[in-house]
Amino acid sequence: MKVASWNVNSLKVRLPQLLDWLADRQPDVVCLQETKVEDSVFPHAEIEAAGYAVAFSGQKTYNGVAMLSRHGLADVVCGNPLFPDPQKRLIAATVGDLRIVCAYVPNGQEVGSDKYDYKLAWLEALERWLAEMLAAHPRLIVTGDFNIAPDDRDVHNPKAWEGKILCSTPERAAFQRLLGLGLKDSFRLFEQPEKSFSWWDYRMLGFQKNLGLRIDHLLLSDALTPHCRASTIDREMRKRERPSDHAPVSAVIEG
DNA sequence: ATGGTAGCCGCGCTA
Repeated sequence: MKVASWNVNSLKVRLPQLLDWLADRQPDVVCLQETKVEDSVFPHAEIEAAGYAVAFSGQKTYNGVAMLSRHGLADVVCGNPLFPDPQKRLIAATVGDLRIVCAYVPNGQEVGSDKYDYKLAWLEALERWLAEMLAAHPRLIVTGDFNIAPDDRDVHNPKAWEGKILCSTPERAAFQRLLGLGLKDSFRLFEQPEKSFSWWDYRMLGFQKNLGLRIDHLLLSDALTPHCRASTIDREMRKRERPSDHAPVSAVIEG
C-alpha cells in the first residue's frame, strides 16, 4: 500500500497534474489539502475515471480536503467531532484495515496572532480526537500539511526561522504531543538526504535555492511502523510549470 | 519593517 499526501493549492488548477501523477506513481491512497473547491463542483468524475473512489470536504477559496483510494473508502468522517469548525480541514476514512486521517493544519500566520491561537487550539483538539481514534483503530495513519517543521533538520535556515511561525516551540511541542500518543514520523524511520523539504515559498526562487521547510508529514501508529518500507518526498511535481508550492509525500506499508 | 509569488475573489486576504 502506497499512501500519499499532497497540498495541491487549488484542485481546479492542479487537476491535470494530479491525474498525471496518479497515472505515473500509482498511489493506493492520496490525501489532498487546500483543494479550495466547494463540494458541489468537486471534479469527482475525472478522479473516478482514473480508478479512485473519492471523498471530499471543501469550501470556496480556502482550505478543503479530499481522500482518494483505489480500494474503496468506508466510514468517512468530515471534521473533528470534538472541535466544531466551519473551516474544512479534516477528513478521515477506512481503507481495508487502515484508518486514515487527512489533515490540513491551520497555518497560524504569525506567532501571537488570533490565527496562531486558533492553530494551537485546533491541534489540542486534534490530539484529543486522535487519542480516541488510536484506541479504536490501532492501525492508523495521520497525514497531511501539518504546517509545522518538527525540528531544525526540517528548516533550510534554522537561525532565521527560530521562534517563527511553523517553527515556534509551542507548535513543535504540539507536534511532539501527537507523536506521544503512539505515532511516528515515517520520514525519520529511514536515512534521508540532508535538507529534505516538502514546501518552498513561491517567492524569491525558493525552490531553485532549496529554501524550504518539511511541513508535510505521514505519521504512522506504532502498530504500523514495523511494516513501513519507505517514506519519501516527491520533488518532481514542484519542478513543473505552475506547480503547487508543496511536493507530495508518500509512504509504503506492507502487510 | 517589508517585499517577493500564487490563487481566489473582486481591487484584499491567505498562504
